[in-house]
Parts: sequence; structure tokens; C-alpha cells
Amino acid sequence: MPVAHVALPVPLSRTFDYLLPPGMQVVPGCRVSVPFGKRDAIGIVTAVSDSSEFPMEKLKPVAAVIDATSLYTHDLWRVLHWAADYYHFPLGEVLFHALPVLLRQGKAAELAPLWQWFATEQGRATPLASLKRAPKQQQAMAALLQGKIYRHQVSQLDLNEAALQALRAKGLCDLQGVAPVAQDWRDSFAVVGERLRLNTEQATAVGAIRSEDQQFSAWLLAGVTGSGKTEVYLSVLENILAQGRQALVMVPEIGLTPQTIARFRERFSAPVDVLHSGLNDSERLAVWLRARNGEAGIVIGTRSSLFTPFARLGGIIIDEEHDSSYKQQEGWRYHARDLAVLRAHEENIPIIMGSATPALETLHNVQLGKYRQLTLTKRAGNAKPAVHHLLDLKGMALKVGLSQPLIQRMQQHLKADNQVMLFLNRRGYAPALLCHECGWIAECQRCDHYYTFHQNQRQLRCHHCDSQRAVPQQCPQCGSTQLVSVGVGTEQLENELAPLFPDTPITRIDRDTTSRKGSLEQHLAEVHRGGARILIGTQMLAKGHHFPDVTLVSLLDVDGALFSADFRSAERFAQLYTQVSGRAGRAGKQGEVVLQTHHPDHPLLQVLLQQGYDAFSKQTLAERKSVFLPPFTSHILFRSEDHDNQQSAMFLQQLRNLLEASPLKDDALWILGPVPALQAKRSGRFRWQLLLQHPSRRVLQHLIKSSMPLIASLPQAKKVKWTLDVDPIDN
DNA sequence: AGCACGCCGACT
DNA sequence: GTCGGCGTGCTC
Repeated sequence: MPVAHVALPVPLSRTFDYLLPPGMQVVPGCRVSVPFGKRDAIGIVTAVSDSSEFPMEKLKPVAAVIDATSLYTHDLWRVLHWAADYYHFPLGEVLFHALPVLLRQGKAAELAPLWQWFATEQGRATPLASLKRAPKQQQAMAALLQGKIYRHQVSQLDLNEAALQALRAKGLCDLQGVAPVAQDWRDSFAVVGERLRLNTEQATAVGAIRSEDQQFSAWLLAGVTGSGKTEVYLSVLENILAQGRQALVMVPEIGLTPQTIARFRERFSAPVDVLHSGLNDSERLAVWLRARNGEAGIVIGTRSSLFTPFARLGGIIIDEEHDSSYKQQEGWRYHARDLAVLRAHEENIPIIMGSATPALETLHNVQLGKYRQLTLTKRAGNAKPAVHHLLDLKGMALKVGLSQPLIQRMQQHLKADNQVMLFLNRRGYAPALLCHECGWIAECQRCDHYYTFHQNQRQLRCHHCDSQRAVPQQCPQCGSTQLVSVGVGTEQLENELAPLFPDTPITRIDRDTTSRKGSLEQHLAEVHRGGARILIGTQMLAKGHHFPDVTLVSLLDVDGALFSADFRSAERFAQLYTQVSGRAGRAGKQGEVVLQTHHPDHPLLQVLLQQGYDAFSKQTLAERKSVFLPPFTSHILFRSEDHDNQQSAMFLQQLRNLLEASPLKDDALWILGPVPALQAKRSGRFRWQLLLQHPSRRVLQHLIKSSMPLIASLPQAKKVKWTLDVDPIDN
């Protein structure tokens, strides 16, 4: 009897085998219902064969087949298998992750019927005049006599559901379900919106991409803010759509605004579907199905839109490719940009990654010749670049981390009825300890790395060699007792800023204040309306948004970025700086950017300010190379948490011993830890981590893959909650 | 992950 | 005397 190999949504990396009863047909990629333990589960068939590693007599039969065909397009199927392997994440969970919730639950992969109101026989026979005492019903009935009305169009026609329900109660009309008819947009495709005239750079970029649009090609579209990347996207999209092919456009979480969507919708007659957080499960399924049927021309969405199946995918665009929201930070920790490149490769189509501040990984891929760079340098219109000021904080009186000159500037800008934006890059950085008088930074003598200041333990810790020391009382350089950790959090800043600026509305935009559905949109609308005068934000506020009334931007914690134990924080800071200084005061008003630092002469800061992001990134890449950091080496990070602060360190130590004893381990493997996580304790759990670094991604992957069964069987492995992060972003 | 079994504390 | 706490083990 044939055997179906089935992947189930459980954290187990193996598949489970089931007998296929006679007459039952399955194909790889279809869903089946199977008995699993004491319950029934939905699984994905990964293969069919006539044998099993498991004793045949113990196999249970497949209970039911849900799909006649695969739910995955060929390219997605390959990408997901590759990803399960690369991220060392169970295949079943990966395959389920890529499906809309309703399909995970076993619902049919077909569009729900559309509901339509129609006039009954009785309704047709009844004179309209008999309804004159109910004008709303009369109006609705009149409309129904003209023709059937889809339920979702009721409000657009200025009718209401209540009136129709009343008519239904009288037997004058009723509802019927109709199967939706697939629309083919291809024959009537047209550019309906106005094309903007491309400048030479834009035209060159479009020409290059178009010349290779029938095969895989990866492009970095590096364009300063306001250089018209979107117009290049639109032009490339036009070409793809005109060939009858579809396109996927990915944007960062914060980039999915009505204005962005409108820009794509207005240009083309082809349908543009949007996957945003406001959709319910059936709407998500509808977009998924429409894309798969070829009915959608363009699908726009955030990270997870990567998994949308397309009938005829012709190209992928990733806007703001450096954005960290493309990295999933829990569960299956994939990077949507990296997987998108792989998908484009599998589909043999072009992919365009756009950014004003490309990720160093991406620039490295350009240097390696894997991606090709197209550059836009010309800013449209009369936008004046913002002027920047470096404020030396040494010895200056500070209030909540704000210096007096900054406070005065803020008052000036607020008085002129403009908005002020304050940035803190709090997320994912390890604070250093610094002397406020002379700028001395606590450094580990052994490794030439900055100590990380652990507030609650009152100690300094080197995240490189894990040496620890007590916090010194005095600065060893100047003797001052004013030793401070760099950085306050956004929340603290918001609270303590209020008394300094009474009667000035303050809005804070960060992960915490925008975690609720739709609250980000609300906050942004508030800012645009001018309700908020001072905006406090993290990196996420900088992206893709222009607030024309913001004329003063300050980056408060430059030192926190420059002297963080997290090697990526300088890159993030440079991106933030470049993005905000490209935007401050765009509507003809002079913008000002103020940077507060104890180290105005820091070489990276000087390069960035004098020569720009391009020079900064080249220099930083060279540095990364010399100290063997990504993208020149590969990282895998193990995290572990427990309740008693014993098990996790023990587990990671066992893990380390295991890896060091592996025959696959070589001298180039470098292991750091176990060390406490940056946030060593969160919601009562103690968190530790172990970082692996190797110059060869292949070797590291091979080592981990071969060690996984041993790792899972370590005695402590069941006592802690552990995860693995391939290519971690915050370590 | 679920869902069982299994062996020890405060309750109708 | 039981209800229920979560440790441990298994799922084709």
C-alpha cells in the first residue's frame, strides 16, 4: 500500500508516515487530515512512496484528503524546504506558517461566495408607492428593481442593511450566494495614472532592469531620499504587468500607508491587493486565492506577504530593504529579504531592493557581484538638505538626556509652530558606561571591546570574553565621579519631558505604543493633523514618512550607538541619521538636525557627516572585515531561558562542550558564551545566549545540522526554553 | 505543540 | 477521601 509522508505543525523536524487507503489520491503540497496521537491533525503531504522507515504495521491510514492539488507554487515549495533546512526549523511549522490561517484550520481553498440582494417575485409585483411611509426601504426597493446588489456595495450605493432586512422580512427581497467570477485584467491592462518624467538616472535604472526581466537578476536600487525610487518601481511594474505577469511589492511595517497604496492603485488598471494588519482571516485568504488564480496584478504587503503564491510572478520589489522589520523575531526567525532573493532565483525573475541606506549585507553582496547596484543621486524638487549641528555634551548640564542648547532650539522651533522629533535608538543596543566630564568609555582591556553596563546588577560585563567587573566610582582618566550610562528609554523621556514643555502635546511612537492593531496609523494621523508637537520615536518613526512640519530633528543618544557592544548599532545609527536628515523640513522649510555626543570627533561620525552614508558604509564594511564580523563571517545564536537562572547557562555550556567535541568543528569556529542576554531578565525569566561565528556559512551550517539531534537530547534541553537564530540581527 | 499519564498538596 | 498542580513522554 502506498505511504504518504506528512509534515505536521508540531515542533518536530521529522515527517510522519501514513497509509494511503485504496482510491485515495494525494500529491505533494496538498493537505490531509490524519490521526495524530489522541487527536486529529491537518498535515501537508511532502512525498508519496511505497515504503516507510517506521514499521508498516504501525502506520495509521490518512483520514481524508483536503486538496486535489498542491497549495504551494513550485518556487515556494522549494524556498520553504530550503528555509526549513537553513533556519533549522521544523518543516511542518514552516509550511504552515506560509499559509493563511483559514487554510491552516482546514477550510477549503476557494473563494467564499459573494452575497447578493435581489427582488423576489412578490417584490416585483408590489408597487413602490406602497412603501412611501418607509422612504429608506422604498429607495432600496427601487434600486433592487434596477438590478441585483452585492452586499458589500450596499453602503456605497447609499443604502442601508437595515432597510434591506426589513424588505426581506416582508418577503419583497432576499439574499443569494453567488460564486465569484474570476476577472482577467490582462486584456484590458492600461496605465491609467499619469507617468512622471524619468530623469536620466531613473531611466538608466529602468532600462537595466527591463533588459533582464526574463531571468533572475538582483538589483540594489540605492537612491537618496526624494530621488524617485517609487517612480522606478512603477515603471518596472508597468513593464511586468504589460506582459500579463504579476508582481510582489514588499514594504516595511511602517511603510504600508494609504498614500503608498494609492500611488500603485492610481497608476494601473490591474487590481492591486494589499495585505495589511487590518484584514480578517477570510480577507487574507481572498488575497491569497486571487494572487494564486492570477487575478491580482500586484500584491503589496509586509514581511509575510513573501509567502503569497502567484500564478505568473514576474518580479519582486523590496522597498527599504535594510529595514529590520523584514526579519521575523520570534518563532521561525527568517529574513524575508533573503528568502525573497531566493524566491526570485527559483522563479527566474528580477528582484529589486531599494534603499537610501542599504544594509551592509546587501552592499557586500554587491561587492561580491551577486547583486548589481543602480544609483539615484538627484533629489527632485527644491528640497534643501538639512543643516546638522554636533553638540558636545561633555560637562554640560543635562535634563533627561537633553542639553540646554537643544532645549532652547526646541523652544524656537515650537514657537514657530513647527514640529520637533526626538530619536532614541533604544532597541537592541547594549549601553556603555561613559564619563560625562571627559568622555572616557569603560573598555575591556583584554579584548578591546566596550563593556556593557548592566544596570540592575551594577556591573560591567564584556560581551566578548564575559569578564566582569564592578562599576568604578571614579573616571580613571579625569577622576570625575560623573559616570553615566548612555541612553534613557523613550518611555522615561516622554514622562520627564512633559514638565519641561508644559502645554505642548507629546506623542511617542515605538514598538510599545504601536503594538495594538491600527494604533500606529492612529499615531501617524495625529502627527499629520498637527495634534502632536513633539514626537518621540525609535528607528521605526524614521522610515518612509514625511512630516512636512517637522523642522528640528535630534538624535539624542549618538554615543549609545557608537559605543554599543552590538556591532550593528553604528550601522543602524547611520541609517537613522541619513533617513531623518533627508526628510527634515521638506516642504520648503529649512530643516535642522542636532546630534548630541560626548565624542564629536569620533571618526565614524565624521565620515558619516562629512562624506555621507556611502563612505560610512565602505569604511564600516572594511572594519567588519578586519575584525571578522558579518557579513564576512556567519553567525548562529542560541538563546535559552529558564526560571531559576541555573538551567540555561548549564544547557548552553553543555551545548558548547558538545560542539567543541564535534569532529566537524575546526579552528575557525569561534564561540562566545554562554553570556547573559542584553536583557538578562524578562518577565521573570532568565535569559542567556551562546553565539557561534565562522567564516564559512557552509561549515557552520553543516556543524549545526549534524549536531541538532544531539542538542535536542541534551539532559537540560527539556528543562529550558531554547531557540536558535540563524543570521541574528540583534546580538 | 497537544494530550496523556503520573504522583503529591488543600479542599467540597 | 478527591480535584488539580505541572514534570515526563509520545505522537506515524
